[in-house]
Amino acid sequence: MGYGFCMSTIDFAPPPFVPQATGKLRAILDAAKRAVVRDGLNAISIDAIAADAGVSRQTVYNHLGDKEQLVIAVIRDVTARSSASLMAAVATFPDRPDDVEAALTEFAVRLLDPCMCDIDGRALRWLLERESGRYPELLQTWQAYGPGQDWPIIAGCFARLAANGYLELDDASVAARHFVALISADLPTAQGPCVRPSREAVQKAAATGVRTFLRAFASRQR
Amino acid sequence: MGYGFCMSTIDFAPPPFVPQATGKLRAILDAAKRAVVRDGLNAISIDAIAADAGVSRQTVYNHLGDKEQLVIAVIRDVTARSSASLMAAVATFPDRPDDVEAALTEFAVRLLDPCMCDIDGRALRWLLERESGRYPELLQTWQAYGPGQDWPIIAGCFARLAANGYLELDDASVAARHFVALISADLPTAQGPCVRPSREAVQKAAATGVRTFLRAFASRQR
DNA sequence: GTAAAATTAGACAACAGTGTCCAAATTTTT
DNA sequence: AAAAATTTGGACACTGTTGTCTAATTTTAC
Repeated sequence: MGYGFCMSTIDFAPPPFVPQATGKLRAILDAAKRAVVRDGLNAISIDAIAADAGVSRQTVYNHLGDKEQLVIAVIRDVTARSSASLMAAVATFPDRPDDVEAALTEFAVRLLDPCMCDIDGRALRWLLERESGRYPELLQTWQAYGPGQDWPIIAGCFARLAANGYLELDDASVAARHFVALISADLPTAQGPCVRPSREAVQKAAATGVRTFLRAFASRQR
Repeated sequence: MGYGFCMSTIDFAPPPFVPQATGKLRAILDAAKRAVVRDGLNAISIDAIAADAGVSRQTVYNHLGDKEQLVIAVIRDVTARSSASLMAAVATFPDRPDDVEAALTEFAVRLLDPCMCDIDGRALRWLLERESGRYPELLQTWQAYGPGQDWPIIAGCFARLAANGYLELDDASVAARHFVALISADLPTAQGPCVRPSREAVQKAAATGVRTFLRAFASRQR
């Protein structure tokens, strides 16, 4: 089956090449992130980012040097932070829950709310969908260090739950993708990635998605 | 239940306010569409669009008058064409199939391949996700004439299939959303919206998604 | 074939953004 | 308190884009 990995082998250390930015640099990266999510990689303006960050334009050039390097820094920052929050959520995957539906719903909320809905997750998804063709750096970073690595891990979680008798799965990686697709299906996306869904909306989407997921994959012997 | 509509009542006429563009205008709109999908609404250049359309810049201004109006024209065009192709696919929803799984898989392919994957569908999804906040015209047009209207229709299709005894549904609109989410889940999106998935990939994604869908919703008495 | 309409190429001013330089001001460190 | 590092604001040349205008050319309609 290929999913027989152990949770404790996961390396939770953040990717080494992304120093935790603080101070002005942090403000610049956050502002740049907002700008990218709002306007796209091609339409961002250094002036606007500097103004949004409450910093002079020269400071941006001092820290990042170049628009290209600014973009790369944003990509790395978003990837690292998003991966870290995803790892944190995955670490809470239920092992032997009393109530599978409740446990999976809570896990879905933990996955959706801080990971898919926060600024980093939205920015990353946006970037991957839109810019992976133009910035090879992006896809490379994602595959090497980011949540791209985490998908097999999520699949492993479901395989474990199946091995414990809670689920009946043919293919754990399909189940993992369908799980995420189902809990995301009911999130209101029409408002655009700039608007964070409410907690209630997330809760409802998770519950509805998990119910369908379990209709498909719950073990019948329980 | 509220889904008791009849197929023959659907108005297949295209929205009245979008004349079928031909000739140079068609070329301009197509080029603009490609540019928007590739670069975003903020980053498009009239010069580049004109060059891509094989047309002089002045002709763009003659036809559309303004960048703002160009964007609005693209939105209307994309919405109308996407809605038309979605309607055409929905009209082929299976009624009393011998093999539900095969019939739904074929329908899923018809839904995915021309509707979600063609340039209009991708452009529309892209626009909705990204620009609905800034261009109220977009959300308005979508809700009034576009595929936004079609969701209840798809839900009605599933309700009918359930009424015919093929499915067991609590909520047909949830089932419709989950159906689309599942058949879309396995499409390779990491390549970005500029790359159209291969026919085989679409076929595989549809089959996998439908299998899970039927695990959840297939009637057990058949 | 001729008149009308559409299209083209090119020039043009106005504007916005980039990236650099520098001197003054501010903050941090010693 | 002095020294060092960082930040600021403004000026600058440069580039690319917009939208307008013109005269010449091509296409279409009669």
